[in-house]
Amino acid sequence: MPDTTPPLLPRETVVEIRDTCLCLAAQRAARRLARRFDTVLRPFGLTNGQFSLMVALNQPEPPAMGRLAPFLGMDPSTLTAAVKPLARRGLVIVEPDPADRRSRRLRITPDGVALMIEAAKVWRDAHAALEAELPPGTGNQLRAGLNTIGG
Amino acid sequence: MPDTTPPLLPRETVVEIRDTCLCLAAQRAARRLARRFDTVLRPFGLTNGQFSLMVALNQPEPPAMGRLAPFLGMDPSTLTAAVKPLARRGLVIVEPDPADRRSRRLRITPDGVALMIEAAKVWRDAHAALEAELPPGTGNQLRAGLNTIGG
DNA sequence: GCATTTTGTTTTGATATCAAACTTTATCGC
DNA sequence: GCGATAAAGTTTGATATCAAAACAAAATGC
Repeated sequence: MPDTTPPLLPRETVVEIRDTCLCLAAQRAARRLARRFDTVLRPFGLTNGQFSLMVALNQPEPPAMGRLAPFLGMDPSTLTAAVKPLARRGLVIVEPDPADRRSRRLRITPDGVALMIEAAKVWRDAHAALEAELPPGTGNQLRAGLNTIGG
Repeated sequence: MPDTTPPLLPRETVVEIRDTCLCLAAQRAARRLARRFDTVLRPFGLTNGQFSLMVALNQPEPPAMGRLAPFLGMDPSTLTAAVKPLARRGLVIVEPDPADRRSRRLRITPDGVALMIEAAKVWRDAHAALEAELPPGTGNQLRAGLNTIGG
């Protein structure tokens, strides 16, 4: 009798990808962590990504977009879009660099700082709770591994 | 003289978050890996996420949305949206489960399988190249760490 | 059985993400 | 200086992501 089984990828291939793909594992973990931190930051109206971006702005010299994007591992055009809701709320200000008018610096406002002072407390608790859930040493190992993924 | 310094988060707090936040580290690495695999999969018109989703469909019984979303670590509504471009291209078919008409099963089509056979070859090369760039043992450690991040 | 609750999925509206093409400003070669 | 090239950001169009609300079908309670 003829084979009426629908064609599929070889089972070994499926298992290989499912169990070894670092990209899949990273996306999955990133989604779970994002949801988790989005939840605890929701009272401040911040997403995990907005929180990370705002943290990076706390420098004596407001950093330029071009330096922030690599730090966050994101495309410059993503950063442009990400800034908009924060600027709209008055938490950050985009100002052209007088020394190089192509460049734009992101300055956190006093309102932004005030919000972040409270948000950072919640972050600290949430992060401690997260690490407490992981087997001892896992957090450090995971951090180290993630940081080996270069741009 | 008065303090004209703009207010900022305490430097220790900034460094603490920048250097320890697993969510930030995960988002950053996930973005970099996504771009990398998106690039190699572009000839097939697939993103890394579409590739991972299609891999998961290669089972004798087409899996239901409700089982796929947790596997991918994503919200069910995200999965609904993610399926649309694939269904439009005829790579997958959404079919209601006759035994439970609330449930929808995702079936990969022969066209989808044919595409994935070629894409899997490219994935294998790209993934081997990635692991070769990492210090020995890093890949396994990173995989293990990522998999401890539960839903 | 019928009303209530639960479960599986979709819709809506907002932010997130990238590549490619474009704009503006610096820099380089001469 | 001036023309060509490079660098910094933005826009556009597509997919990705989630929460909240809505929806439909199944299970549960009585």
